[in-house]
Amino acid sequence: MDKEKVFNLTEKQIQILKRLYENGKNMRVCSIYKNQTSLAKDMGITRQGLSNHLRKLRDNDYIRTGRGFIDLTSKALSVLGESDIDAFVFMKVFPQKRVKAYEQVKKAGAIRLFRVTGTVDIIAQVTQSKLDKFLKMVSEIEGVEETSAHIVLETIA
Amino acid sequence: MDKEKVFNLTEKQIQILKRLYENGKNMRVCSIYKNQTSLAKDMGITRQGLSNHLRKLRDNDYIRTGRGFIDLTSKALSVLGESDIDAFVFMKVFPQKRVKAYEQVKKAGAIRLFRVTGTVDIIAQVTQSKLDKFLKMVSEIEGVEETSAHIVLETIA
DNA sequence: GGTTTTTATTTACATTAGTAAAAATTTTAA
DNA sequence: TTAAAATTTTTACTAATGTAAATAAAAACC
Repeated sequence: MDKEKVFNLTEKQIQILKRLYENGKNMRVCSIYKNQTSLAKDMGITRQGLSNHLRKLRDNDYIRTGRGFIDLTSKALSVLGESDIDAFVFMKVFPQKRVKAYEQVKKAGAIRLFRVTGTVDIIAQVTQSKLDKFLKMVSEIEGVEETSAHIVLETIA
Repeated sequence: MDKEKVFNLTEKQIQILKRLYENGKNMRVCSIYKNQTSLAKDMGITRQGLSNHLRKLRDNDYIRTGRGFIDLTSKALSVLGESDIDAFVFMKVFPQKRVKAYEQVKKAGAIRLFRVTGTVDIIAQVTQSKLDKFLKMVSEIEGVEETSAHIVLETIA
């Protein structure tokens, strides 16, 4: 029996999520979970010094800064030569190992992961730059029977 | 001649972007650009009161909070029933009829359409409510050799 | 109806990030 | 090689978000 504590959203919390969703705008980011203090320490400059650099990057839409994380925008990724174009990976998973396998696939770095009906079990949407790593990680997961990658050539619509 | 001021990244800034990218993780979010003070005012509670709610949502991965913005994660979107994708349709297309066929597939009502490499030629993202109609329309297009539909059972991530 | 439990709110304070101005450093160019 | 310009760094300070504990309100239980 699964004894894990389940977190249930209260009415108020759902209300807040809905309110947020109203004004939301979808976007894609590359997130780094590290605070500025430790990042600055790593770089051997003061926190404020780092913050000065980050401001310029932020003002020009290369990054977004949060409390405990920094996001690279797609503008930053293209400067770095890291396209944010997708690939799709289809996976078949042995039924017996399904639940465990899903847990591990989750950690392989897909942007989105769908469990689906039909001739494949999982469809993963992956950035091209991380496709290699993703495939490698997934291939080592017990229960993943087969993968096939499909690189996006063109976004028709 | 274009007189617009161009922002050029300095070496240091590129170095910072690279360092960040090393540890980055791609993800999709729905961002709301509003600070907590004004959001709380809109809701008629104190800023800290709102912050208490946000903490719970954040601790359970429904949101991320930044300075001046809040992100909904895909977990939040699925709770809201706002996962925009309900099914995937894979299509094979006769090479000779490709261009014409794509034109027509475009009109069949997919949310997104990708031309890809691999064992299929097109991947379409479709809402479940439009799946029937989509399949019917696509099946009548000359050049579409084969379709297979995969309904989303679960959005894993 | 009264008691217990959960959820929501507030107050007071802590932490993290952001800014401005000046000093130090590096780069550019004559 | 030196003066000017641009960049980086620091210091001191401001602003926004986060947390804990106490209180209030609402819901669930009996």
